[in-house]
Amino acid sequence: MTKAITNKQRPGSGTSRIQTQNRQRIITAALEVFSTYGYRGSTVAQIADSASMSKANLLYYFPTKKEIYLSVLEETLSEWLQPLTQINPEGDPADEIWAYVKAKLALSKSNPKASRLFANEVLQGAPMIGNFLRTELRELVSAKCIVIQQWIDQGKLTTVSPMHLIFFIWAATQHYADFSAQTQCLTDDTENLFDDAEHTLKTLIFNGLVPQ
Amino acid sequence: MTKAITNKQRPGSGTSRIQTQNRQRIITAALEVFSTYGYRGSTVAQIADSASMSKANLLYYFPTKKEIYLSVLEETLSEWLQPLTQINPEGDPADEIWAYVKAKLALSKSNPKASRLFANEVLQGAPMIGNFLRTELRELVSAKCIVIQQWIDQGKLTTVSPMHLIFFIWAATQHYADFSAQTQCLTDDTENLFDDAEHTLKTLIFNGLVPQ
Amino acid sequence: MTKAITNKQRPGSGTSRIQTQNRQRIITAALEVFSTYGYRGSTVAQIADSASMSKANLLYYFPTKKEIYLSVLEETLSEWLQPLTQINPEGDPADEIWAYVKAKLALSKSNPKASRLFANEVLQGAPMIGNFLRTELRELVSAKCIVIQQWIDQGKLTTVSPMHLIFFIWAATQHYADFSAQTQCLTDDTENLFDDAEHTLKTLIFNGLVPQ
Amino acid sequence: MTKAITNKQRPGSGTSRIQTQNRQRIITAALEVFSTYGYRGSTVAQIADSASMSKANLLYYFPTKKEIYLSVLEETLSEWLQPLTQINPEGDPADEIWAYVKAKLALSKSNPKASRLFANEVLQGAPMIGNFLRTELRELVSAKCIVIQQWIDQGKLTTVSPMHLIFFIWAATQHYADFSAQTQCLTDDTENLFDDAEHTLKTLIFNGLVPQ
DNA sequence: CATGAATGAGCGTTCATTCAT
DNA sequence: GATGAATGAACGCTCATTCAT
Repeated sequence: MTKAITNKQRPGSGTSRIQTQNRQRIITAALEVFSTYGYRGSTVAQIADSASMSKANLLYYFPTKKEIYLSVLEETLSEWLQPLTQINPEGDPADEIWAYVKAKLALSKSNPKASRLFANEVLQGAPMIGNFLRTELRELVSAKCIVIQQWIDQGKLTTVSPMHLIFFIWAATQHYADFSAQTQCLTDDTENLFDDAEHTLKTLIFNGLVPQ
Repeated sequence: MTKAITNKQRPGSGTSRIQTQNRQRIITAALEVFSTYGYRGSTVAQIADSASMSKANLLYYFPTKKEIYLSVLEETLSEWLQPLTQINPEGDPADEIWAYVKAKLALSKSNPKASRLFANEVLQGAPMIGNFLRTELRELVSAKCIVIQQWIDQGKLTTVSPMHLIFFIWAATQHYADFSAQTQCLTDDTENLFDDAEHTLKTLIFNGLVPQ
Repeated sequence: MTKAITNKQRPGSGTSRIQTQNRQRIITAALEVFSTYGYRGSTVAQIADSASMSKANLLYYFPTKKEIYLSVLEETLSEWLQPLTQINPEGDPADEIWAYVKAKLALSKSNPKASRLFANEVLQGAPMIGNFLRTELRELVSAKCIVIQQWIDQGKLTTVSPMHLIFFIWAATQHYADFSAQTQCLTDDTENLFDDAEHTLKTLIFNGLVPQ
Repeated sequence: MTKAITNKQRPGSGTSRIQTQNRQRIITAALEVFSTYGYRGSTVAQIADSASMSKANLLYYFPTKKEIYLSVLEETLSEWLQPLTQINPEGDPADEIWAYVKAKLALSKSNPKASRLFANEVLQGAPMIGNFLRTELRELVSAKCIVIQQWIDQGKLTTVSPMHLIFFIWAATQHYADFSAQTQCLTDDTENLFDDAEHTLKTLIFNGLVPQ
């Protein structure tokens, strides 16, 4: 009310060693928690606990729960999208796509929490990254769809919808991160889970299911 | 079926018409809410509002939030798994599998909330249906894996891991329900979304991506 | 975020007996607390305690601290301004003004908390009622200033600024409510405080301080 | 003087120039903040910001919020009461009293924050300066009341209660500082506000309202 | 059956104060 | 002297649940 009351007491813009450390500690803990419970289902206390830090101290670094969430999303997004940017229009189509699938699978294995973080966000309607999806991601994906379409036009790939091909790859690879609770319950050989998945994916995508 | 979840007797005698009606109204509202926000992110008040009912009355029918959640899960699970049970060992393998894919895609289109409900639950570690996954679902899936393996052994299908084939189909079809917030942002032709998806899926699964 | 989450569970618009009672109980307690500590210095817990009610129940009747505050202000304002509206242009000027002074003094005695509530609000910059002051109060006061000016023009009152005369009366009468902590410390005869004040005020206003 | 408030020794030896400077900086900032929001409504962070100083450093000079508050009160009180001490028993009664009124009005104009500081404190029951009011201020006021009473006894002033005359002067003059938020809203000619007030006050106090 | 009223526990956030450097 | 970092206690408010009618 009335004029704004200026009383924020936050870390300065200079980034000291301890500050960078703690911010990273928080981001890591927050990824852990948010990826499991989603934004609304997570509590600041959980994150603070997970970071072995008091709530008050955590909020000294990030003023609100929302800011933590956005920071985690931002931190994770670039890593998560990196493989897509790597698709090389000059490369061999099959090689490029297969490299993409493998990279996404590897990411699902190495950083499943990042996948779950986005899964939760998108599942709940993408309230925070909706705008990003509509602008930056859309541009990136569109560009790659054009590349794929050119490959198809050159007869190097079977005629499919490039967009749905991408959806398809996302779904198939991220599934192992997002729904690992389920795959773990249904699979015996969890040791070789990702290898088996990779092998099966290769067959399906490149050979199809029915012997020719 | 799927009794592993609530372990409750269906109310036998003493279940009036209005009771059944109201329980259904609650289940519907709860599916709406839980599928969007997940268990912890949803509130009883939201569900009560969505069911045009007072919180107190809602809790007369289901004593706790957890009970509502479990009931929705149970109610929805059987519908969601039904297509899988329909795979006919006596049928033509390609036809059977394609019928399954189509049925799952149709369900994703007609009842995306059910898909999101499970997605949320599993994404968050399947805290409630973990036991169900480990027992009933596992049995069902194992049985179908055996069928598929037989088809492979008979040379009617390319050699793939049946389990991963199923994961693959789940991922590819449910993706359009679970992540519709994203697909909507990236697609122009949302009208024909599911038709395009179906067509692309068919090509990929049965022809593969590279022209032979 | 995203679409508004509707989950308010508030008393209906129908005003039951218990509801009216409790609202009144809260308003009374809130006047007590706000008049002493001001808006920012008061806590919901204090008000709840003062109303012998749990915080949660209090917030069942008034959704926010601000709403309570505004309700108390509104409830109190009309009573507080009532004497001013009573000044009768047709009456005898001295009688009318003296009646006003007496009424304000009586109100200071009977309801000092109301006076302190406004005093705190205005002292802190009138963040909530600033708009009211600039519009409704200004109109009311302007109208009365015109009346007083006419009396002056008719030679029935000494030439003074009507506006400042009103400020003067407000100050002198409300002082006994607003600063009673001080007057109590400095006065022995607190019994006859208001009578003495009235007598002195009458002399000062109508006779002046220096014997003629 | 006014030692009843903090009961602290002025730092003797060991008080560097920078210390004194910073203490003053803090006092100034604290007056700014406390006078607007009152004790409980003000925060240490606000004061630190206003003093362009870190909270920790501020609390190096004054160990607690309460100490700051008491120091501001003490610092300000003497200035605020100074005019009253100036009333000269040997002078002409009307002149002396009018000089007092003018001095108080001038102070209201030049240092309204001091007035608001006390207003907030007294309004909230004088929790900190209650003792001072009951002892030192009471003595000072009593002495002046005796003087005024003598003037009355000598027939130099109309018979009024000296104490209430003083209250009256306090109220009328401090009103323009304490409730400036209101006077600003109701007055057009804010330029000449204090001149108009002074003129009206002079008329009222010395001539009375009704033409003789 | 149905609901308005009530609450303890917990939520995200702020605050006065302390500590280490 | 000065400050960034840290925290327990409390704040305004929400939530799942209970109670009385």
